[in-house]
Amino acid sequence: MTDVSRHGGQPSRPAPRVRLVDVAREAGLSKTTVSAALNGTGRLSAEVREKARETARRMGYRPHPTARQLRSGRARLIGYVVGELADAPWTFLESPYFARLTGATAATALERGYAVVLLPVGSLQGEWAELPLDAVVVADPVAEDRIVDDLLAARIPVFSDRSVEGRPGAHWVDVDAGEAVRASMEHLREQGARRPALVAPDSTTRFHTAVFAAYHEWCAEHGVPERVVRAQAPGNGPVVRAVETALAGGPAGGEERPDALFVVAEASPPLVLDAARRLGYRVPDDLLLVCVSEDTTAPHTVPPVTTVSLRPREVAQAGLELLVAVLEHGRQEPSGTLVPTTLDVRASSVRHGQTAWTSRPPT
Amino acid sequence: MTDVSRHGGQPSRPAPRVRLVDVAREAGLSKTTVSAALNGTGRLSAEVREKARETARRMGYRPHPTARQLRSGRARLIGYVVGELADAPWTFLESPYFARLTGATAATALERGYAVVLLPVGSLQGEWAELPLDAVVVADPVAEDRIVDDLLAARIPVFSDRSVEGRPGAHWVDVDAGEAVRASMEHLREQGARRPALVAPDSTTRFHTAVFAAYHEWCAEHGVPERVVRAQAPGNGPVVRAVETALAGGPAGGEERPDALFVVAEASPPLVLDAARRLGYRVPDDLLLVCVSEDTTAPHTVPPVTTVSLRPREVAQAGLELLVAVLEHGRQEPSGTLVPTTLDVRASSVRHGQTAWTSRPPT
DNA sequence: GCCTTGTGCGGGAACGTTCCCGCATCAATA
DNA sequence: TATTGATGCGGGAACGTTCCCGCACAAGGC
Repeated sequence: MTDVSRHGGQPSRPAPRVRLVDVAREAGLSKTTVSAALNGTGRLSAEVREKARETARRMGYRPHPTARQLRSGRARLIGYVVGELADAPWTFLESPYFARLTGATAATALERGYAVVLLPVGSLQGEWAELPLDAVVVADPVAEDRIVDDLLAARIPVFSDRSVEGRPGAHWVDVDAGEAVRASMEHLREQGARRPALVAPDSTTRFHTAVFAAYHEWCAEHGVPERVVRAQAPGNGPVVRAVETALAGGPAGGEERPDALFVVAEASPPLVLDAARRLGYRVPDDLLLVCVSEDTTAPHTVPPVTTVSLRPREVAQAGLELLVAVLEHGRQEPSGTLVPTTLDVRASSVRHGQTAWTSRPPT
Repeated sequence: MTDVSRHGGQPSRPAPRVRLVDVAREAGLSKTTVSAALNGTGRLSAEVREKARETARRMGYRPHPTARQLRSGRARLIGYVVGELADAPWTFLESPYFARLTGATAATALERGYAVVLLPVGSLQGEWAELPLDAVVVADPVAEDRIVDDLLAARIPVFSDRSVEGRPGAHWVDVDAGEAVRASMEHLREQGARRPALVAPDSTTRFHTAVFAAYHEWCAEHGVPERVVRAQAPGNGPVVRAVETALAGGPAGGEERPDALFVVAEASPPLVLDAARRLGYRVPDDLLLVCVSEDTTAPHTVPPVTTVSLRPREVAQAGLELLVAVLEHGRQEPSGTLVPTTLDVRASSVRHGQTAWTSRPPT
């Protein structure tokens, strides 16, 4: 048997979509009336409204989203790009921070009636030109990327970090990087650290430049020599190597080894802990450890690792609040919000005899 | 000064979008001609075509995506839902497997000209009803969820795992769970394991039911008693507790302890290793360990952990190939593909004296 | 009984694009 | 010089919805 021979010889055509006019004709009403009935607008008698609704329900009517969009002018669709890790696109989802940021952005957006579409970095106009985007969220753009410029040129509102401050059409939400560094360094100093080292990625993100600046400033203020090692690439391998470099001591191995480590580059906490052990450190006795990380393993290691949370959920929520305000109420100012970070102190950064505390109450 | 007093007293209205007719009028042509010129269609003289293009470029014309969609009938937009972890929505992104699957889906889709929009589980029709979705990818649906039914009822093509096999409008790509289990168990047996235990999540996903079934069958075939511990919830905490339960021995503590562990529930490899150590096991001497995991920490632990990769990238690619075939060429069969898994053997599952190998050549 | 006000519903334009035609123009052929 | 055919371009409908209006009718005030 051939495939045209079933169902009366027709190859089962798609069965046309049921439109508003179809419902109207069936109910003996006009499309205007049915539209008003379904949308709850207009001046209609209760009977007609119910009649229209019942008919629509019975016929399985579903409004055509695209036609709606064309009328209303807005698609309730927002793009989402993360600018960091541009050379290895999409790996950002493997970072716990961006995974949370992405999930929280999508969730918050949906609550507000917007859908989130995932886009690649690299400012490939071709990708998003076809999409009816009401706005684009650009998470942590790198200095070299032209994506923000391209979007603004296309008159698409941009929501990003503080690096876009002051540009018309661009709005920002950012994490308080300076405060995060100062709080962490202060905590380490209080716990007795005298030679704190910093491991951070070699990145042009505003967050990371702010981290370097704040660390530099803090060291200068406290007369502490800077010990900075930049991870040459993202991922556990390169970051662990950077940690090993930082913990090995000075370039010639002659300097005193650090007694505290502040890891801003994302790495798995247990792996950082292992690296310290391999180099002969006991944590926290010989080395106080603080990681900027959203990794869920941090509380489960031995000892548990103190972390700084960048609050991706709150960043996403603040960003979307701003987005909704701008898009729906035409607000232009204030264009920025600063989200505070959280220091979750655990055993890895607490000298013996001290007791761990956290900046938010345990739930 | 008030904010109405700048730029000539006008509050700087949005500046209307430049449309096709605007370009046509400016160029002294018709919209039909300009449209044909820009799309490379129709019969036009070289001069007119260039004139239209130049004018469009000069005026910064950008076609209205929604209007295009309305004409063409398709939005080139596909929804993406992951059904597992439905009670804690969006946490799926924190799982390395789903993070990779999501990224690969988005990337492959974009290459094929489709954009991916992130959707929540729970089959809340309200969320996606407003969206012009050409299709929806439902990753690992749980048995209880009605999302697949709802989508099919709305005549939206569904791409999911094998659990949707045979349903009209639904297509599937799946991972070869049975083969993954058999290969892992066989590997453990070859390395001397006699009392292999299984830790897997308490989930109704097709993948996990297939894992339980294959393990059950393998044990029966080889006359090995089953040792199964189900993790009561996702996340490192519950899974590590399940690992501890499995390694502690029988319910009364009277049985012999396992000599091999097959962890299918997603957990951080270093944490699993730590748990084994805490219970007095040396890996691989006392315990052979294999984890089903895409976690990037696995090669960096001491010893490195043998993993089974479920090949999220390949699953995503196969799925999108199928999607494009169905959507663009109207193909209906074959509706399914099975993607093989990979066993990356590392030191954690190799007895001393043996040398590690991997099922794909090192790159 | 006339003018006003309010109610209930429908006609038709508009959103911006694509695409089917049809109308010119012009060269080639009878 | 008429007929054909190809070429170059434009008019207008269509996609499916929302929303501005206008019309018919009823009720109320003078």
